[in-house]
Parts: sequence; structure tokens; C-alpha cells
Amino acid sequence: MDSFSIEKPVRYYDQVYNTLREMIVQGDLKPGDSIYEARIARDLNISRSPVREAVRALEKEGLLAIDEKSRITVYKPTLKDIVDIYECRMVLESLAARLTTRLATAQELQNIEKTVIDSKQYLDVEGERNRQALIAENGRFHELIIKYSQNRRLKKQLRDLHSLSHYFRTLNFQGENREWIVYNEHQDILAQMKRRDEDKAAFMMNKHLETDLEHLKEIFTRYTKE
Amino acid sequence: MDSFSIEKPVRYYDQVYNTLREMIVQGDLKPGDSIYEARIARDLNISRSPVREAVRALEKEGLLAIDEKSRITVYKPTLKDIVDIYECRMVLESLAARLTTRLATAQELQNIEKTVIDSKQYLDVEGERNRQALIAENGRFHELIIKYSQNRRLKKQLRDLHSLSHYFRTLNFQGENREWIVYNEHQDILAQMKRRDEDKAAFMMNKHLETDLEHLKEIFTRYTKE
DNA sequence: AGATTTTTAAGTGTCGACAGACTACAGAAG
DNA sequence: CTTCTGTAGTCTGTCGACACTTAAAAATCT
Repeated sequence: MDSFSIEKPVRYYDQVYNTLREMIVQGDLKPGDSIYEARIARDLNISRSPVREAVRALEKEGLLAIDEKSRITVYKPTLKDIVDIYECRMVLESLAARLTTRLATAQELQNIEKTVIDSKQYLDVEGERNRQALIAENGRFHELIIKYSQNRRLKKQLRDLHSLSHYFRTLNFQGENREWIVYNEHQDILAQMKRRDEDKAAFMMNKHLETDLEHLKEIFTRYTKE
Repeated sequence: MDSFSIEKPVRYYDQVYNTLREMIVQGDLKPGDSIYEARIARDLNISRSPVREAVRALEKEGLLAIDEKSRITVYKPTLKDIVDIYECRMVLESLAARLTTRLATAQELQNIEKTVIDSKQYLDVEGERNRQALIAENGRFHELIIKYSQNRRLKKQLRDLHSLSHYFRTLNFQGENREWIVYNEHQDILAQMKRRDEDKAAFMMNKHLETDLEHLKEIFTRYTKE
């Protein structure tokens, strides 16, 4: 009897929200692209009501922008926006590193370590496939640290900030041996967490994101200057 | 010819959003209260569509909670929630203090100073009227610092966090001579900003919010323990 | 009366419709 | 050929309607 479970029908507006969000974060919808709720509703064979609600949520989240004429576009950050976002990320993710250093169990630290170890194997080999895997593994490193911080609000805030800057995460691995730098910094942070030195862990996380930002700035100006 | 200006009609869902938000933050709607979109629509003589959209935005903002049975209630933070929120506020508002110390013009610093000076006059006199004015003035102090930080993302994040903890701002002034403590701390922060010492300014802001939090914790446990 | 079932009222999720705003384009006027 | 104007199509903002769910009230049975 227990094996039966009634599924509540998933609301359309939740599905639309998740779908659109995914499309934006995954890059199927690019920054600046126009969105038409009428069109989306038609494509999905539903009415506009659920779509509108999803759009309102995504706008509040910052992923969609609605101009004064009600035109909807995918959020396209300026360089200043990216700096702003990163400044916030730096302090919040430092906090996450601090809390996790303080609270994480040995097992949890091991889970974090695993992402570092695993990412190592992708470093030596070339190829698009490996690059994607590496990016995913690096993302996981940050995710876990946030997760183990045990601060719900922090998770929410950083989730939003991440999705806002996700577009650039892919760009982040261009140039010199950027992957190695990231790898080393992750290792450093982990080391401090294992030593339970929360001040240092927070500090290194801050620094890590700062170099990230510096690198992004370059990429950005190079990219938009053509 | 220039004196004519066409006003765009304000969208209902914007108005509903603002109205509901204000009602929650001002305390007309208390944490845990139930909300019915149908009822709101009826009261305002509009259809449910704009109300629903406003509700979705407020849910994303965190001011409304929607349970698995679609019942809508005003967000009622637990003690842990408050701690979480304050931990975020501490790092973000420290950042605001830092940026403002770095970037604010002399005039802007003077505007901040004004809130401190003005609040002084409410300290000596008793009475509900003065208490409200004092709370408003103290709020303005924080507002201005955030505003002058010139970081849009930071402003948004803190706006949300403030509204989430607003319910407690009123409680914050109970007990001993709490007002004086706050007043002094504000003065200290301002002093560091005027000296353009951003490290110290950020540090003191952090400390200020920490004592705030400690005090809130007490109040909270006292309040919910009856 | 107390427990159980049935009715009824009220709320949510979704839909299709309609008016008004914008855009793009075709045709008229210079 | 360019510029203005009219018009058709598309999109948004809002509405009222309907099905379904939940919760409360009423009715029924023991």
C-alpha cells in the first residue's frame, strides 16, 4: 500500500519557470534575446496565464528584463553589472566558505575534496568533452561549499547570483592555463577548510573569486569589442 | 509643447505588488496571515490575473510562502531564518559600507551624517511618536549607505533582506537603552567613513549588525515563549 | 449526543476572449 | 524616390468562466 504514491500534478507555471530558467542558464536563450509569452504559450500548447506567472518570477530573479514597453528580453549584463554581481558573490561565498569550514562533517569535506581530485584528471587531456566535464566539476566544488554552509538564505541568494553570471562561466576558461590556476586555488581553499581555519578559507575564497573577476573583465572587453 | 507628458497607465500587477508589499512590510499583514488571491481581487475590483502575477513575484522575493496545497501565507521566519538573514546582511552591508567609504562624495557623507544628527533629537524625548521617527531615521542611515555604494545588485539583495527582517525592526528597540547603543554605533561607522578608512568602516558595520542580531535573538525567544 | 457522510461555499489552476499598443509594410502623396 | 499614412498582424494587460480541490457546514445515522 505504501508503494503507491499519488503524484500531485505539477503546475504548469512551475514547469514553465523551470524550463525557461534552464534554457537561459544553459544558453539556449542568449542574453538580449527577445521572449514572447504569447509565443511560448503557443509552443507549449498552454494558455498564457502560467507563462505570465513564470515570467514575473524570472523577472524578479533577474534573469528576464522587462522594459517600459513591456518587451521581455533575457538579461544581458554590462561589465559593471558583472563587477557588481561578483562583489556580492565574493562576500557571500566567502561567508559560505567560512560557515562550511566551521560546520562541515569530515564526510562532507571529503565530498568537496572529491570534486578537486576528479577535476585533476580532466586537466591533462585536451578536448571539448573534457572541458565541459571540468567546468561541471568546478561548479560542483562551489555548490557543495554553499550547500554545507547550512544557511538557507545564503543558498538562495547565491543560486540567483550564479545563474546571473552563468553565461560567463564558460568564457572563464579561455586563455593561458586558466584551468590550472583555478585548480590550484580550489586546492588551497580546501586545504584551509581541512585545517578548520575559517578566516583563511574565507579569505582564499574571496581571492579566488577576485582573480576570476579580473580574468572575466579581460574576456568581456575583448568579447564586446568587435 | 514640452510641458505635456503622457502618462502610461500603471499596470495593475505592479500596483498590487507594491500594495501587498507595503502592507506586509508595514505590518498590516502579519507573519503567518493567510492571503487569498480571489479575495484580494474582489476587494480591489479587478480580476485575479494581476493579483496572481504579483503573488508570484512576492513569493520569489520571499515575502509570501506558498505551501504544497497552494495556500498562501505571509512569510514567518524562524529564529534560524533570522540568523541566516542577518549573516547575509552582515557581509553585504559591510560591503556597502566599504564601497560607500570609498566612493561617496562629501555631500553624500553629509547626508548620512544628517540622519545621525537628526536621530539625536529623538533620543532625549519619550513617546511613541518619537520612537517611530527614530526608527525611520535609523532606517534612513542604512538606506543611504546602501544607496551610495553604487552597486545595483547589492541594493536589490539588501532591499529584499531588509523587507524580510523588517518585522523585527520594531522589536529591535525594546530593552535597556538600546537606542543609545545604536546611535553610538552609527556614529562610529560614520566617523570611519569620514576618515575614508574602508576596512574599519566595514568592520564596524559588521559589528553593529552583530549586536543587532544578538539583541534580536533575545527578543525573539522571549516573544515566542509564551 | 457523537461520529460519519453529504452538501455547500470558497479558493486555486488554467483557459479563451477582447481591447489597446506597437511594428512593419504597402500604398498614397509630394 | 522619399515621406507620410493607413492597415494588418502580433503582443501585452486584463477579464470572466470553468473544472477541480479543500474546508467548513449541514445532515444523517447510530
